[in-house]
Amino acid sequence: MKISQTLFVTLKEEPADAEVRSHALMVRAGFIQQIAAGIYVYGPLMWRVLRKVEAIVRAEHDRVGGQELLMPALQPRELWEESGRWGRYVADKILYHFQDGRGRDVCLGPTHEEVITNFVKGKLSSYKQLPQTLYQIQTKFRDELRPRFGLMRGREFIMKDAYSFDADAESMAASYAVMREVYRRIFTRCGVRFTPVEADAGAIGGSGSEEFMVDADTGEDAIAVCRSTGYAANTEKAVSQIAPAPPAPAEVAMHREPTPGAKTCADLRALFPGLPLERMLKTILYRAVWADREQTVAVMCRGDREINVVKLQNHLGCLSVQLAEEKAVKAATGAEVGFAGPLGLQADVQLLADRSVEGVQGFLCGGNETDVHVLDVWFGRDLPQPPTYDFGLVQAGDLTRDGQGTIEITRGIEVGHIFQLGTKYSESMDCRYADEQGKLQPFHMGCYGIGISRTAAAAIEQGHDEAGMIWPLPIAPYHVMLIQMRAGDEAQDALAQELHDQLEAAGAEVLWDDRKMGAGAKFKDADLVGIPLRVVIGRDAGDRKVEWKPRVGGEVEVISADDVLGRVQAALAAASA
RNA sequence: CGGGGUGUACCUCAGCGGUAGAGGGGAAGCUUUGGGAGCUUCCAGCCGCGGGUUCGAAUCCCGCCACCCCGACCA
Repeated sequence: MKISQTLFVTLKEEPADAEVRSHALMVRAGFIQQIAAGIYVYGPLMWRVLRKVEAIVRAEHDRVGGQELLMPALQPRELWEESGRWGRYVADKILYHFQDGRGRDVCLGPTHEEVITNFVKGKLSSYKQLPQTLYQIQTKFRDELRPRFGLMRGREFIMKDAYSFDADAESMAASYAVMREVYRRIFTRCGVRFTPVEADAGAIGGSGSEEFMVDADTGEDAIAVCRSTGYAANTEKAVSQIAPAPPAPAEVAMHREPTPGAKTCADLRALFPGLPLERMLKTILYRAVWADREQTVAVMCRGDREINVVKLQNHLGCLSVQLAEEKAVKAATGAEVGFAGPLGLQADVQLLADRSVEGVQGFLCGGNETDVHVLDVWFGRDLPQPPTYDFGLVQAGDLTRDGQGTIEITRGIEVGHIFQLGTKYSESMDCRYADEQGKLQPFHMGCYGIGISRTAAAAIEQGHDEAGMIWPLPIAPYHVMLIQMRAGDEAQDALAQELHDQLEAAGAEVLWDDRKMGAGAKFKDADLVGIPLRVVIGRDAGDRKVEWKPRVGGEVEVISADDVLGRVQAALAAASA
């Protein structure tokens, strides 16, 4: 393809609003254009990348018998009431929903469990048809509270979602294992470095769940990993062994002390230098919302630890948990924020504790009175220890749960997420098959998502340098950048045309820079767009000599034009191996 | 949803009471031709929207909207 005949427009200047490199580079290179917050046009080059990712995704799903279909983006409320998710998604403000011309509630699909379940109902009716996996690649809509980082978190984005249907839990686990392998193959083929991690199932629900994270410091997700044991989990889900409670001090009666302005553990450390953080118990107030009620929940936690809201929400089984507002804190404690404690909370507040408080005695906690904390408090003596659960957030340096290794926190971009749903949707939506005895049984389902557009962005986040993008060959918009130094030069025109035709005939995709521009500009554009293989046709064209100049690595080599095809084919073969 | 910031040409921005600007970009011409080349001419703007103050508003005031950032939140 000749650049002179394509919509190829690059920008010299950085877009002011791009925070991450992938976003800035894609805008500069004309790959994307923002239309509104989190909503983008994918330009021709970007679309080629997306189609390549899609092709890999399709090939790997088809390889294990996946069947592609296409479901509607526009969906009726009734379907979402059947699964019981309308309320939660509306409460989370993530659902685009509105009334159509006749006053019917509809939404733009953020995910498709409801539609797929409805679709297979009555079609998959016998155990003889199982297992089956269906998938689609389609635009998803989510009204993210804060879209950001270009394609990383959009409100409209391209996703592959797959759904498996099995007879029982064991078979579901087998289907899940197959998909886990499919995912590994997909991301490996895309040429990105990634880490599979244990994950929280969140709003989707179900039992087992793993995420596929592209390793990148700019990723939004924090991951707990252990090099020695291989443990890897999203910090939302991760469990660890925490340092034991410090020894109890000599037992003295609890006493209230003035602590003016001391609202944080750091403030209190300054006030009581002899008291270790581990003997300060914070009490944090949350507002938990269920479909039919709300409650203030107080959670105690050791001073050196943090609460993991996801674990708390899962324990409570509620729709959402957020930090209580100042007003609610005052109502529950009778004090300003920063002085909450377990003693003397309002009766309607549920008191829970993270397991980090277990064994802590003679501790400090909030006094439920502004500028007052209580010291030398003992569980058992001064108050019963609240029920404890694991609500803790893992921290770097924690031991793994088995004690065999140390946890590090790294970051990643979530590009895939797989779930064992179990019978959650098939039960609620009454989607069943007949087993060998002719008895109706709910399907055991799995669901599997890949952010297609996010994967492309993540590849850039991982592959770029000062000058621009560096695409992995399998998902690059073109394989070869053919840079012709002087358009109009007879020898160069002829050789470029010849190489272009030869390479294309051999199945290589060639972007031919035939523009009448300065050399510098062409090289800058080539660096920016990041097509991995590059051939420069310049002054030696008359002697059938060209330069072999890959986007990264390797020295520039002057080679015979007759060797170009071989080089390109070797690179393509190596990339698909 | 809280806090902060920004809206001026297709892009990046300057101008901050007195005739709408620069650079990039695009068009034309001449020169140039291996890492964003030079000169000349031209193109391009309801200064986010609405109200107010003023002889006069891009500029000051009020309201709204959009976008960005931090937080909250999030498959």
